[in-house]
Amino acid sequence: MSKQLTVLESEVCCAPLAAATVPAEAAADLAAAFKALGDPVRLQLLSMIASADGGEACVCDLTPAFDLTGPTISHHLKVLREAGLVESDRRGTWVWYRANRSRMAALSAVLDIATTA
Amino acid sequence: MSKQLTVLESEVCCAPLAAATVPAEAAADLAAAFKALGDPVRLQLLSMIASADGGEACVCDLTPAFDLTGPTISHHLKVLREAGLVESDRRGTWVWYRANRSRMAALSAVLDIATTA
DNA sequence: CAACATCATCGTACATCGCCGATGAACGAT
DNA sequence: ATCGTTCATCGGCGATGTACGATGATGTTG
Repeated sequence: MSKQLTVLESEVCCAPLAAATVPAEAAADLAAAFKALGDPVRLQLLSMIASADGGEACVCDLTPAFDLTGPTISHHLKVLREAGLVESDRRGTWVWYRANRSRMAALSAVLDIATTA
Repeated sequence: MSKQLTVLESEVCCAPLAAATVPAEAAADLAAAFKALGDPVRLQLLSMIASADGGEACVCDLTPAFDLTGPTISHHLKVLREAGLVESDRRGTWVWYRANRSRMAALSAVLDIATTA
């Protein structure tokens, strides 16, 4: 059932269109990163980390900036870490976070490509 | 209960840090857009739309590119529309979609700023 | 006008996400 | 060596998101 059209297959309404500008595999990876950015808290966290002095920020500075508990901030940082957007680095008592610039640039490039094309 | 610290408030571990690189209001708006991109299907949809000939694509080309039903594709397009990433335009029988370049550029800029800073 | 096609919306299961409290591991200080 | 602090992980509940089928609004065609 639901047989294919026999005729009127060509020029139904428009051009065929490549249908694979961004491959499915790449899309899954990129979407995971964008999804991590799809939360105001995480966006601000990444912004604070990336713009911090030396490109590093410790959790003791990040946590009090929000009305959220420690575990929740830790959870958001974990999401950013698993998305490859930040990297953790334990240095003594505190844990320091730094942004993954190349990954952020890759995401930016995706939007630029679509914009330019 | 849970009283504030009296001393050891200054220079606990590091610099104060601006804490407001991206304002909360702007973060909410941007996060909504990034959230819309946080799905492989939507990412490919936007990519197909933005790279289509003339910057426009009709649903009749978008739907068959996925193993999803029509209503589901329509739902994803609605998410992209509400995020301000695309605009719909009914032209006769078919509905055409085109990408919102300025909005995409704005998102790209956010990642660039964080990268440059 | 009537029949058809296209696309969006509505209502509904299933999965995932966001948040917290409690617990556990790592480290410095006494 | 023991204690206090810092931060991550675990377990749970409520809210949100994804997917489908069915239905409705809009526009074309016989």
